[in-house]
Amino acid sequence: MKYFNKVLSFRQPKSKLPALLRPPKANEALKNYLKTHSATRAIVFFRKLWRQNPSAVDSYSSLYVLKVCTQESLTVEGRQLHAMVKKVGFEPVIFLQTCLIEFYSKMGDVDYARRIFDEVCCKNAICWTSLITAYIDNNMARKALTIFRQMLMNKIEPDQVSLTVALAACADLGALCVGEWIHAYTCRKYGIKIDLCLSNALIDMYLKCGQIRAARRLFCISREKDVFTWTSMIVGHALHGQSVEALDLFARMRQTRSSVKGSKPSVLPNDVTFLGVLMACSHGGMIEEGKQYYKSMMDDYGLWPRLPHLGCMVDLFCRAGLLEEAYGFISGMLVQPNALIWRMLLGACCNHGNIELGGKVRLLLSKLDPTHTGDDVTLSNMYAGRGLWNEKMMVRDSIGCRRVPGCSSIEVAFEVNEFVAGDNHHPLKAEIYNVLEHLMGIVRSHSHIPDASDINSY
DNA sequence: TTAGGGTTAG
Repeated sequence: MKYFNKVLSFRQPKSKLPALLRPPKANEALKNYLKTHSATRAIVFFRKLWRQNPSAVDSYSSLYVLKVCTQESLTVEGRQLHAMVKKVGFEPVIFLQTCLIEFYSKMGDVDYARRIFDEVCCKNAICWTSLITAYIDNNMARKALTIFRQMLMNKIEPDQVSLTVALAACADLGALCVGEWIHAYTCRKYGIKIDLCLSNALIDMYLKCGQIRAARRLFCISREKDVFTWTSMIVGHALHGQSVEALDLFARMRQTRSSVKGSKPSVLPNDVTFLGVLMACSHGGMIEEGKQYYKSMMDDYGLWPRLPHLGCMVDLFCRAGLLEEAYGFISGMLVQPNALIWRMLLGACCNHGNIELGGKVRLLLSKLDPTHTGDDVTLSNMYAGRGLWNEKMMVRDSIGCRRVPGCSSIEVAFEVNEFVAGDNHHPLKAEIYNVLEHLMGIVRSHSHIPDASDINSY
């Protein structure tokens, strides 16, 4: 606690605190302070409250400050506050515990978030949802789904929010079966209202799992659509090579109007929407349309292109074989192009047999990303395409021992009962591991790629 | 007076 005082004592608020301010008045004062001052000053205010009169601080005020620490990524201050919460005995307050799970997750310490979760006595749906979100935010979608299963096994009924985050995990993993199960659950379970977020999550899950028709069906029956709904569907069509459908949807989005006659569009596209539009143009070979949308994005909507938009434009030129135009576009970019952008052009040079430009781009890439041997392989393939075998061998030799051996992996999916999946001691689990071991034996022997017949013959 | 949610190139 000494450290808490020491670190935060370098800035003192100029205003004097009323003597012996107690909750809830102290909390009102803190909330007002949070609205009108910076996060750091609000924390200093909180500390002064606590130092002047410890009874002025309660779990409510601690929660307000912890939320600020989470929002502003104030790692040190958040940890100090956690220490204070422990010291004054607020730790068992579930609201604080839930917020601490989110805080540690945002700091990237998902293990500590899990520790907090384990300490919660009576875990409710919100608490479980926070842990599931923590794993998703830290790129551990598989773990997130495991927690979701455990939540069900612990007889905690999921609500709209827990189902929405579980769907995000399904979308990340391409776990269609679980996603469909959640969809069925939302329809049959009394009390679950499919709100806008849940509906959007369902559409996104179906799109990420390659079920574009199912996604479009849901999109069509959604009464309420916001920019997320439209954007998800536009991006989905674009990624599936359905450029006409994506652009048609974008045109319809721009025509959305509220019930007031002559009003402005009710849903405005954002920069992600334009990413979908530009992807649709590049995948559909629509050069002129792509250029127009790119211009409209800035002129009509005031949206400044980010690197992904610029990448889409480069992709648009490269796919059409307009290599010099792509080179000119990259060279004129106000944002520093990264290796991925240049690599896109290198790949196009290889596809279109432009060795001269390819060599120039390779030289630029060797300075940006010297360890990437794949660029040398692309260059050597370009030489091979022209029958320049000596040059090819020279480039291949220059790679030498820098080459990292390739590897590949396969995923074997089993459809098992939810309760078997979540129970590590279930007898069927051992049987599944035996089948997996059998399949791995086939992989190791290099005899053939295992398929369903190998499982049937086991 | 307090806690949890959705869209992004190659």
